[in-house]
Amino acid sequence: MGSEGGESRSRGHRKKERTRRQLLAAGMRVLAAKGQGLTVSDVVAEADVSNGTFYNYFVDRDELVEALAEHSALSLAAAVAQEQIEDPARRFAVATTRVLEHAAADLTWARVILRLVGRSGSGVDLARYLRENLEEGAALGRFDTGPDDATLDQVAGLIIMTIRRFTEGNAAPDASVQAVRRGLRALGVADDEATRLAAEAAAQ
Amino acid sequence: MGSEGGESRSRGHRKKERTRRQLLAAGMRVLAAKGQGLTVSDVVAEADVSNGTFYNYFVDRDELVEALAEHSALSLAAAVAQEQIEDPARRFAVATTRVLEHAAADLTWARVILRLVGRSGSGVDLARYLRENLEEGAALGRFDTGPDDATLDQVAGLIIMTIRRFTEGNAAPDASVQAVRRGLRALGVADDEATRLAAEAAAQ
DNA sequence: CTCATTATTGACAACTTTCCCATTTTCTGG
DNA sequence: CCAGAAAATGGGAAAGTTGTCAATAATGAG
Repeated sequence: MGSEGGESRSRGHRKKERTRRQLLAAGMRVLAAKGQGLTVSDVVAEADVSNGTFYNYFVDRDELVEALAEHSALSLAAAVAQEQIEDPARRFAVATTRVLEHAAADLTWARVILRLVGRSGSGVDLARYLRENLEEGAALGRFDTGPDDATLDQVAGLIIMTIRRFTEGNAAPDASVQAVRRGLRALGVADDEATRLAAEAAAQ
Repeated sequence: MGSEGGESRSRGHRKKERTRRQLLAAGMRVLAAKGQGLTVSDVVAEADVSNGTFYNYFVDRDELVEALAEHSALSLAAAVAQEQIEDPARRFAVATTRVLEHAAADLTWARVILRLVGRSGSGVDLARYLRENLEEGAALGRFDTGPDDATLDQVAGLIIMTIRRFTEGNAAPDASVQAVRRGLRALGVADDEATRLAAEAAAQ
């Protein structure tokens, strides 16, 4: 997760971390083709390595899926970070809108994210961006609540459940906007401003 | 899922649904003994039916686990319903507290509930209790918001994420109380009253 | 070139899930 | 109440997956 392979060649002969990239790339292709029902057999065939090799890089099948989801979620977060949005409330609105729209557009991705919830140890980095955002918003007095566990849970839970609604096919047309508005409200942003920010973020 | 055996004898005599009960009962015993790592082989051996028979009743292993979790969650909900608590706000506080305390005390159960989130079609009946409660609270003017999707998601999400914190072992000692307080606040209950109700429910 | 280290392999055992067919159960019309 | 048809169920073998392991190959430092 956190430790990318950069320093691993400190002494040993780890040139073959290329295999990991092969597996991830193959995993991406198989996931696109077969959805959440991908098998290790598929991936190793696509990556042209043997079965046992897979388990040198991932403890089990789910860890690959998790890595793929995390990669794609992080690039989403990075894209928002690059926009240099000053106001934490607006940044929250934009980032959340992006995530929800991405989920709505790619249900396979949405299902993978949901499975991450039921998996131990994962999702840590995903919540990090949210937490940082809340910290900054609280520091600037933009939100009326600190980044305590309960606030984080409330907002993250709302996002998760909205994504779930997409996968179940029973999301209202304005589900994303409503969720963003609710999220802002939970953080202490006034109702009219929350409504405005949510609408703006959706309009981009 | 939703259709328990009740109406099946309305017309036809489906007596062989007894096998399903055998499997569920066996599943319950195996789950208690081996935790989430139960295998279909274990269950069919315990239920004394053959391997293939299992798949006449459940599409896969997870569906059995899901059915077991749902059953136990519903009995929790039914227990609260029997207490005839008048005030919807107080009923919400008690029910939510029960669920969270149960999750904290039985991490295997908690993990299974979390896995339900990532599974399609599940959790419908669980959300029903919550929805009914919110409907009544809104009708009585006890909550300031109707039982719309976003409200439901916000509250359900908070509960889910709090359960997740238990399984991850990083829940604050007062996580349950805080979650209940937050839930009530999200429904429009005033802060001081939410705090009081949450504390009362925890004290029982 | 040699050798310790590390990656890769393929076989395997344990499971899961599918398949097909014999039996049993349910339904229907005399 | 009774055939006999239609549908559901049970059984067990076959097919497919997962994760492990001992053996083998590849790699790069010295």
